[in-house]
Amino acid sequence: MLFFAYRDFTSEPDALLAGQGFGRAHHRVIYFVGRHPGMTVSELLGILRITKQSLARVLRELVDQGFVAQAPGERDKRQRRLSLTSKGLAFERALTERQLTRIAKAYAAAGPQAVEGFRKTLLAITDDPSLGRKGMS
Amino acid sequence: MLFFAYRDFTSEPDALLAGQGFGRAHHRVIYFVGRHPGMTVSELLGILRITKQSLARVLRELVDQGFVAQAPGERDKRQRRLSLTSKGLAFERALTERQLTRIAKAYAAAGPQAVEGFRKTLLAITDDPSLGRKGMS
DNA sequence: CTTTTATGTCAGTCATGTTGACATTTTGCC
DNA sequence: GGCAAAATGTCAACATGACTGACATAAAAG
Repeated sequence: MLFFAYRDFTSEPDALLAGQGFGRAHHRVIYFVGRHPGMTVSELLGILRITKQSLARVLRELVDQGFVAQAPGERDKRQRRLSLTSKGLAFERALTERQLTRIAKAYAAAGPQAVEGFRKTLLAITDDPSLGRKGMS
Repeated sequence: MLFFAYRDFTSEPDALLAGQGFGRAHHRVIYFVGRHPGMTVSELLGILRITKQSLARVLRELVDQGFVAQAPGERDKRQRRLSLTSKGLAFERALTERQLTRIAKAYAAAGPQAVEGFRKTLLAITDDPSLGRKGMS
C-alpha cells in the first residue's frame, strides 16, 4: 500500500518535473529547501541520506537553471546556504498544488480522524520521527 | 512523510535482499507472486506498471535461482503461471517478518484507531484503491 | 489461415544512487 | 603562525532499475 500510495502521490509532480528535464530527486531538493530556507548543504545531505556526489549533480542543475540560490554563510563562509529563487518558489507551488489536491480528496474520502491516524502511523513507521514535527509530507 | 516512511519501511528487507544480489524490484515480485500464486506475467505487469523488459530481468534471476516457478497455463498454454517455490516462500517470510515487526511497533505506538485511519487514507491517496482489498502492504 | 495475444529477448538510453580519491576554502585550536 | 579538521566541490567508474524500439515464437481466436 505504501508503494502504491507513494507512486501515485508522486506521479503528477513527476510529469511536471519531466517537462523541465528534472526528476524526483530535484523535487525533493526543491521541497526541503523551500521548507528550510537558508539550510546548508550538509543539513540537506543529512535529511536525504544520500552522498554529496549524488546531491551535487541535482543541485548544480537547479542552481544553473535558476531555481535555487546559494549564498555564503554569514558566520561561516565555507557554507553555502540554500534558498529558492522566485522562479523556484513558483515551481514548488505548482508541484505542491497537485499533491494538496490529492490530500484534500483523501481527507474528504477518509475523514479527519483517519488522516490524523495516518499521520501518527506514518511517523511511527519512520525511524526518526523527529523530522515529522514541522509539517513535512 | 511518505518518502521517509517508505524508505525506512523498505530498509531492512533491502539489506536482506542485497545479500542475495537482489534489489527492491525482486522484493516486489516475490511479494505479489506470494500473494497471488498462479498469476500470469501480464497480471504482474499490470500491478507493477512497468515494462515487460524491466520485469524480465528480475523475473529471470528469480527463476534461475529457484525462488519463483513457472508453469504453462492449463487452459491457455501461452501463459506462464507464476508461483513461489518453497525456497521463495521461506525468503518471502524472512522479508515480511521485519516489516511486520515495524508495523507492530507502529500499531503499539499509534493505536488501532490510528492504524485503521492510516489504511483508509493510504487507499484514498492511491489512484486505484481496488488493489487494497486483500491485505496488501 | 491469418491475426491477435502472451511472452521472451536483444540492444541502447536515462535517472539516480553508490565508492573512492583529491582540491579548495575557511575555521578552530595549540 | 601554522596545521588539522570541516564544508563543499569535482572527477571517474560503476550498479540498479526504469525506459524505448524492434523482433521472435508459440498458442489462441477469428
